[in-house]
Amino acid sequence: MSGRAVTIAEVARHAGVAVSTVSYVLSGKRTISADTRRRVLDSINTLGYHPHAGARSLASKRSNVIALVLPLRAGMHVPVLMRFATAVVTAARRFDHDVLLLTADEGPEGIRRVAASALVDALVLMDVELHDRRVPLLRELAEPSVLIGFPAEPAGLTCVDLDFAAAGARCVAHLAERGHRQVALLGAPAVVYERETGFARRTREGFTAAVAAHGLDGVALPCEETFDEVHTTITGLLASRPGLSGLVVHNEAAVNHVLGSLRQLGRRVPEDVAVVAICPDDVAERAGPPLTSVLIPAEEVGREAVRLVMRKLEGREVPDATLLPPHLAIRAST
Amino acid sequence: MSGRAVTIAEVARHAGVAVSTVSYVLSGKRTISADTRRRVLDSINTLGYHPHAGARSLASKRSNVIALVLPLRAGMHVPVLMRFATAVVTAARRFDHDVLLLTADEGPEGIRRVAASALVDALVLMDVELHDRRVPLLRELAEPSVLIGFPAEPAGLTCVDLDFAAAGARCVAHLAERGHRQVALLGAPAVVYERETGFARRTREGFTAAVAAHGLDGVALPCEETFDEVHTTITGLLASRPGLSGLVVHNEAAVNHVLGSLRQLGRRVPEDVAVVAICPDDVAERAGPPLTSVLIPAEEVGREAVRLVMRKLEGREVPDATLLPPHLAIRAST
DNA sequence: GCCAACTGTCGAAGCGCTTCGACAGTCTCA
DNA sequence: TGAGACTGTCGAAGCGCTTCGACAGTTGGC
Repeated sequence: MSGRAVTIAEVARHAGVAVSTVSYVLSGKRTISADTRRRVLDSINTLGYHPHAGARSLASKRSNVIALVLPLRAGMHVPVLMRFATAVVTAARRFDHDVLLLTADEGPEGIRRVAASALVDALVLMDVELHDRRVPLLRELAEPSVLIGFPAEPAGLTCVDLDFAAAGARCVAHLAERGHRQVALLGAPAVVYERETGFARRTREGFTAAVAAHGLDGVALPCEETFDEVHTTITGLLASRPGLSGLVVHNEAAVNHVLGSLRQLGRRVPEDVAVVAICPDDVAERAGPPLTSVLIPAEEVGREAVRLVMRKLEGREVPDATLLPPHLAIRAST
Repeated sequence: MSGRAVTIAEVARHAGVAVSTVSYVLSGKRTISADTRRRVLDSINTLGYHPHAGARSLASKRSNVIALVLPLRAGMHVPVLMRFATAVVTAARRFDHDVLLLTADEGPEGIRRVAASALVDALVLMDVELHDRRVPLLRELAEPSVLIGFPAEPAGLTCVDLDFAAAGARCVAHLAERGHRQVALLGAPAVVYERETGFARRTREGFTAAVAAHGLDGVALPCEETFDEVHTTITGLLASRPGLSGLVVHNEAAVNHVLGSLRQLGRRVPEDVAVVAICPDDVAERAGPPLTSVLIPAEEVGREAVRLVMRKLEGREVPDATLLPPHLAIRAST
């Protein structure tokens, strides 16, 4: 396996055909007789040929690599982001593409660099803010891109996400069905709202609208992620609203603290307080008690983002906005 | 920014020099007069030139990309892995390299593919098992690689990791200094030991050896990650060993459950039970109470892995094993 | 003041692939 | 039975870069 790599010319010689024939066997862009194809594929196998990615990219103007831009900012729940990321990698492989990982610390310039150097054919951006510095850049790039999340001005961009407004509303509807009249939303840390991250706000809007629509009494609070801060928030909340019996938690890192805090305050879940979470399934299942939750369909979102970006690479039309509907899994906490 | 990309030939024409001169300005491989260099750099800037990655890789036999192989198996704590990953990306950029993300679902064949196709120059592998299927492949690859973690047979491989045995021992020593005589280790889920993941076992070995060396009474248990299972384990542990007063927790996902369980059992931390964790700093700081901990130096490990792989790319010698010493941060829990 | 050594630049070969136009051989149908 | 349309394959151009050898011009030593 060491030593010089096998080239297409060696494959051609071994199979007794022209270099271009080998290329056409591989790409399928011209018809090749079954017999020739078999000879070529045999030679490829016995020689262990792998096309040189650089040469291919130079000649074909396609690198078969997409960039995954993953800022990893404070307050984001990493396991969820990571599930998006692996879903993107898996989906990309299905389209015969690899994934280049970009983080934030190079800034937008990194995006320009990998696009302009033809290192990548297209981009998938995660963790999008409402006023994202990367967005203006995307508009002037020739390479297609897809955002996971929505910026404030999504016109002309392709965006995919869970429909968080619907998710927030779905949680409220569920609590209303169960007869709860006073409810609260515990959301992301304050810093996330200040940054105007779209999904946190949209959940809150969905929550608030549904509270009004169902004629409930509801309040939405940001929620930090240390046990003490969560405990303080919950203690205060229960003190100021004695009738509160339904809680929507949209903060994966705080979920266990919320349950611990309720336990410590002697409130039983679900008898005294019902809890609905918006979080990944594994977090909901692992909690004590297992939580009724709207799952974050990370795999689905990642897969959809890749599907869209591939369609754009083929020059096909795609919808600007793709909102995946929320799905509520009912467990022991409501 | 749209339209055809700028080539080195256009830069050369614009600056009034030969193509090779531009190349030498960029690579610094031959001396260029200050005057010419300035003219070339000016042209590069005004034209917005970015070298074509594929062309460069074809001509120079270097892609300036390294692969990061990240299996993401069950039981692994994702935020920690992700911190390794971002550390690797950041460090790689410092060496003017990008990072291609590979996951497990393609299997070892994916590694061979990206290496053989010259998509990457080198590999960094994370989450290494004792009997890792990827390891034999690495030995026959021409491309240099570095492992984060240790397989059973590390001879001839380059491995970096926290010195988990020393970390386990350090925790025991700390508890012994504080006067605790009966201690326990709550480790990773049982499946992780069965898989023989190196770091879990090495921590346990360090723990056990240090318990003996300090003449303590100690027991090491695996630990699942749901609240109920943790609670059962702890309840049983305290019942069977009434004198137990020191706990080492090496399981980030269970840390909060352990504290919650002790709270529920009415045991105060640190008055009744002292807790030392081996986990990332942010988890330890966010816990209630903040935990004395041996941090997992993800940034340092990632950076070191990249440093080593770059040295290997330069053809320089590197040590087979790099063990980073543990560092104990004392907080409120002991 | 001449040869050797150095400095700074150039031109051209080639990296391994894709793709275009050409073309020999077959098939089809008037 | 021959013109036209297909099929399957080939050869060569070129993608944008790095690098090697060449060479004009400049220095420096004697």
